Amino acid sequence: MLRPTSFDVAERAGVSQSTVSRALRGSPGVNAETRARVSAAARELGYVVDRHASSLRLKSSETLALVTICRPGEDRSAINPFYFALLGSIAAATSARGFNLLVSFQESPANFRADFVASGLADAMIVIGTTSNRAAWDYFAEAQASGLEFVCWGSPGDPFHWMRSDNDAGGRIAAEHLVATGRRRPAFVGPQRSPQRQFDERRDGFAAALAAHGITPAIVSPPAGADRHAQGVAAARALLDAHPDTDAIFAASDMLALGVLQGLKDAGRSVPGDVALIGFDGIRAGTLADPALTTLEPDLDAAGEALVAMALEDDDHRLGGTRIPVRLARRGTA
Amino acid sequence: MLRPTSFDVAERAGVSQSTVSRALRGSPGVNAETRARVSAAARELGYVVDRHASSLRLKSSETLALVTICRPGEDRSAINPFYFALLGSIAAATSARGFNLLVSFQESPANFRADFVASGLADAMIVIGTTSNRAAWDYFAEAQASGLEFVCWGSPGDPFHWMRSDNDAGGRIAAEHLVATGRRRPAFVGPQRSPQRQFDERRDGFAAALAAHGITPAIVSPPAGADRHAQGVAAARALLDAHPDTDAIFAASDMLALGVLQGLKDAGRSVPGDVALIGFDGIRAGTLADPALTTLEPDLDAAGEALVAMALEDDDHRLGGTRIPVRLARRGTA
DNA sequence: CTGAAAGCGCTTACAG
DNA sequence: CTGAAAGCGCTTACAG
Repeated sequence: MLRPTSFDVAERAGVSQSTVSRALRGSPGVNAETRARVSAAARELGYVVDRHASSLRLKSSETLALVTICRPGEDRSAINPFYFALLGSIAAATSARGFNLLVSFQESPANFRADFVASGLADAMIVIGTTSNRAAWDYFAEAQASGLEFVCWGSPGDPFHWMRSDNDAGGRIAAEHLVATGRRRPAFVGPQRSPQRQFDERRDGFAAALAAHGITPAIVSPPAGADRHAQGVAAARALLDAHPDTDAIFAASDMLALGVLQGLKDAGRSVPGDVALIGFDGIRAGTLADPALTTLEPDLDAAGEALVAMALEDDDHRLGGTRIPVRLARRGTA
Repeated sequence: MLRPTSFDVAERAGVSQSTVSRALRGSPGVNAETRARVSAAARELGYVVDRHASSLRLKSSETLALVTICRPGEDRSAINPFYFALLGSIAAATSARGFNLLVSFQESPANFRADFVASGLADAMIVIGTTSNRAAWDYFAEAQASGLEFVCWGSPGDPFHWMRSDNDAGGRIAAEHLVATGRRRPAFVGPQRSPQRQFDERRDGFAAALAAHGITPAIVSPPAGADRHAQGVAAARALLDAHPDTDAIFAASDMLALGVLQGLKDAGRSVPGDVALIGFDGIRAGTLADPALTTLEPDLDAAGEALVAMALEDDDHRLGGTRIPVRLARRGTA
């Protein structure tokens, strides 16, 4: 027998197929002795409920779909590690609910897909990943306009239901920490007016807190570059050219910050001696840098949990706009 | 109408439901004009084939399950980035076949699961992740013994169908490079007789190539530690105590190597000036280290493709034991 | 507490 | 080339 069915279990246990189904689902009103006999028969046969039949009947697949948008042409191993970490925390929150997780990396029209819920494969969908892939987000905007629901991380655009870090608070914390440690000529490095509004939020929180101290930060938008790290290297150079006396940098993300760190070293500046540096995201690679990167770390467990809760249990998206708390992970660079 | 079915499409197109199914599946022998009418009706209704009904009927789900074993109690963001990168390449190979990917991170008996194929959810299963979680691998060994098939990365134990890097060649390449660049007192840092035989293979290739030059490397097994990085820091210390004149280190993995790099710096050794260092895996964080880590880099695309091919298309596992080629990524440390 | 039966939405052999 | 019908393996309302 290739794959036993509930009829096979029924025969072995000497009951009807409907009783097998009830017993195995834990339905109330099944005699304890009967239930035990059915369980034993199922175990002996190596029977596992067919999820397709079950899902078809129940009209629910207990599965969450997670789409990660990649940069076009990007090597999969070059995906920003923040998204891998977020994927991990989403997986944990999904598994805690007994749900399965369907994962899809998408980068070009050839593999854009938003029909996981429409096909019944998943009960809800989450979209994360780079906002730099305009074609992908246009595709998902259109999908949403045509009635396909999903929830996303960050703020890739206006029509979406999103959730993101408390970026404003993060910017303020960075500012206060730098001022408290004696820095007076701080700069912000990050994309300006990016569709990913997170970056502007971080800058604005930073600038607002500095303003209370009578300080105006230099603002540097990273030049175009292959990835955030390369952009950071170039941004450090540009910043030091324009403001050689900079004594502190708040970078809009860790990958950017790690590039800035490299650029500072290349320029002969010591960190944190000459220049203090703070990133944002809390990626693992930051702890391996030399010195280890001081950063604003969102509570990733909370992020995964909140995203999954919003996707799966929050039909009217009341959780929309929830701010995930961030904390200063003080390490070597500031 | 909540979710349209093929009957709704049939009504709109003025054909029978069976014709809708044939037209949409691209079955031969459907009138071109009919097919076009059906497609139009489906589009207008936003109809998408129900995958559960389809899979139930076809007895195939076009889905691959990927299990990643984690260290017990490990934060998801602390998972060795090599496995995230491998996950990415497996996702690419899966998606290239038009298959879905079901992802499951497992760490403790509470969430061990190997029944993805048995429940019909997936057509095949791949297992990757740390070999340090003995309970998990015992669980999967038992699953395999009871008839659940899967394919894994590395060599977590004997009963498994596996695929791994050409570790022996990698060890030899490391040795030849170090000798060619003038190093004469090399050491190997890595777990000895680990269930993950990869490590011993790397060491043996390394030692064999050195032997041809009349050199015997020092061998250091990293002390127990929270993770590979911490183990690397401690191993560097232990190695320098026992062999202060060491001028080159080949570490069994990049995370270990990054710890060793930290340990060397802590001890005041310059890299690569005093000590050259080579890792294994090609993780992204290595490129961010200072100096950037020289490493043996497996061809990840080939690894993902071969694993997926073996899981999905190689029923008798003739691909078992395939060696994924590695190349020396020469960066700053050697 | 248990069984017979309907039905979830498809695919395809069979008939025409 | 197209339609009517069986059947994939479940879950549960209905009857007893």
